[in-house]
Amino acid sequence: MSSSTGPRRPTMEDVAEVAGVSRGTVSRVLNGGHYVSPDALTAVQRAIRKTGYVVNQHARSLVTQRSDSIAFILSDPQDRLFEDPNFAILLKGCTQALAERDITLLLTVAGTQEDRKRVGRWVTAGHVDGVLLVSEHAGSPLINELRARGLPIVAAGRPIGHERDISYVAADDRDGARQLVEHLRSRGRRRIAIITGPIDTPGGVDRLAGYQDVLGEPDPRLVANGDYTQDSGARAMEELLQRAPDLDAVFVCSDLMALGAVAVLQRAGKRIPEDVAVGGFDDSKAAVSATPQLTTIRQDFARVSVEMVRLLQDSITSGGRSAVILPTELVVRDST
Amino acid sequence: MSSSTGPRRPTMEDVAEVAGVSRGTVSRVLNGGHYVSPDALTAVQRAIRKTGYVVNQHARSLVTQRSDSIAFILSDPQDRLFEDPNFAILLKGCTQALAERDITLLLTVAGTQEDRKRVGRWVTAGHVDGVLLVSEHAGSPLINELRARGLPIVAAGRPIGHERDISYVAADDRDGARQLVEHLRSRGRRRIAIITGPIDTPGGVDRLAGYQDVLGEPDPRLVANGDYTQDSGARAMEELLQRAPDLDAVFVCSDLMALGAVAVLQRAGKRIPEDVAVGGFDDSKAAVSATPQLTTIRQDFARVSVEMVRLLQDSITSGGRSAVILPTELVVRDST
DNA sequence: CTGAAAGCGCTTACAG
DNA sequence: CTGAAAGCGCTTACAG
Repeated sequence: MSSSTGPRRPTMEDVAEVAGVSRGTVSRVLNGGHYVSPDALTAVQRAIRKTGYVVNQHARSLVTQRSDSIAFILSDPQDRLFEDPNFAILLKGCTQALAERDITLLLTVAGTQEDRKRVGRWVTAGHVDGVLLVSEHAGSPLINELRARGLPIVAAGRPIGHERDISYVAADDRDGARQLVEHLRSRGRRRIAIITGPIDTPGGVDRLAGYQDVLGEPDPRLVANGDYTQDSGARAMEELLQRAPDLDAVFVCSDLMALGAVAVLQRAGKRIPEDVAVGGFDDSKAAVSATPQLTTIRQDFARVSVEMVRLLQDSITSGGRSAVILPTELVVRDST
Repeated sequence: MSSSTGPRRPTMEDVAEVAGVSRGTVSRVLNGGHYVSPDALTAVQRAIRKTGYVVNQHARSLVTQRSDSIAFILSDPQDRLFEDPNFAILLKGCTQALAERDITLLLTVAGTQEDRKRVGRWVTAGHVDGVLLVSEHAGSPLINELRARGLPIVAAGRPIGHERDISYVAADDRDGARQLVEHLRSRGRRRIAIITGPIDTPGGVDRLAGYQDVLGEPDPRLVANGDYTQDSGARAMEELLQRAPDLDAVFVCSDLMALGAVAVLQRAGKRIPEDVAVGGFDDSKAAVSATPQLTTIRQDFARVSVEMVRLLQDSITSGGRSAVILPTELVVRDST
């Protein structure tokens, strides 16, 4: 579009003229070829090739009220996207699942409040038929704005405060946490600390809840917060060691944070798992590349993306809302 | 858009009626408020708020022939995006530079041939005003298709075979390579190997050319190819050690590959830099996190993104074409 | 099976 | 400063 170079781009009118038919017939060929005679079909196809015609999506969308595009909105400081391998898997899965339906996935990063505003405007202006929301924090205004427009939305992870309003696909964080902590107990650990995710995310809240399901109200000295980055895991571990030097296990709510925690423990001269057992969450590459390899909880992100796309399609075509909770699985390795 | 829920979304007609003015006046308010009386202005603004009006982008674009969106097309197997920190910096810089102009940046990943086709259709259907092309390999059909449509394009890195056709911003790869290899020589190294990038990318070709500028036609045993991943760097290093066990330096054409090479050298009992000096390229985080820290070539990716956005704007508004080559800089650390 | 026509929701000269 | 009107390029009943 635009650009000052080149001649005017061909329209359906041009194709119709070349093919010797009406605009309506060209349109029918473009939209499945129903109710078109074989002669007209080939004439139009030839004319399309000859003129180099490509549909004008704006004109089409104006009448169909659809755009055949989906937004993947990442509400997070952009760096996270690149540090966290889960996002990559999610994005890839969604792209593929949508590509099969010939729908383009557009990734938009909305890290700052201002970004979210701009993206909100952009989305509600009709650019996309639906939105996949990733890493939206509690209280973000984006969800409300999108909902007010009646835009179909599917969230990755439980959308805190909107569980009833919008569809979502989540791993069973709480049960995963339970499994891991029970495993630590079965190994004879008694002073089990936790490094949580951000408390305004479902992974932060629900994994802590799972920990409490098993251990009851925790000793506050055994709880530290991280933000899923490796650095934050290291800082939290330092805190814990200072406050509770007698801890004999730590459940770290993401593998990446666990990497940071492991480094700090080793620097402090703690043997893993002899002195301190370490459990992670995600079963990402980090879990396997770590030394020792991490016991962790597997989430099936490939499946999450497939389900997200399915729910979004449902929501677009029928307005349905639903939640899918996928099971999580304990993977025992050398760190516990 | 779409979705079966909710009432019909308000149009300009609705706003005009509520405000007691004509559609034309509403439009003028929306487009800068010129030639509008103060009374009309406030009436319209109030009516917009009351109705919750948001412009229909398709209708607007249909008449303006602009979309106010830009595509960032990553023509690469998707994983690269996440493994290579340069992409992250580039993406972030472009997003910011465009946000300042209130333009949304859409990231599209086109890893497979089929993806590229779909994206080609999508782009040429008018969804965006211009394209930032990243990591396009030589011979890819995407460039030709976009050019045929007269779409403004700016490439990151020299677009092999299209240097005259499309704008691009590149670091001075060749000179950077020259600097690094000269530095290795100045350290007394005589058997200097190279691990190149893919030979269908400018970084692959031009850095090798810089190496040859300094050393002349190389001993083929001293040349191995990688694909910018860490693994490929390791594999290439193994090859080199086998073919030329007497090498005393290696210029690795990306820091990430250098990480792989360093690991292999250390496993082989080589001391760095005493036995083998290692030079990287990019000055990424990897260079600093490595042990020993890498001597490398700094590319200013932040500046690359700013320049890319500037050139694209030029191209959109005036159809101009140009190339910007940014200087590279030797950063000496402990590995040489 | 096909064409003529209405209409999607905007912007922008053109008169006034 | 403002309104009426043309037109952007499509799709889709509606007749035939």
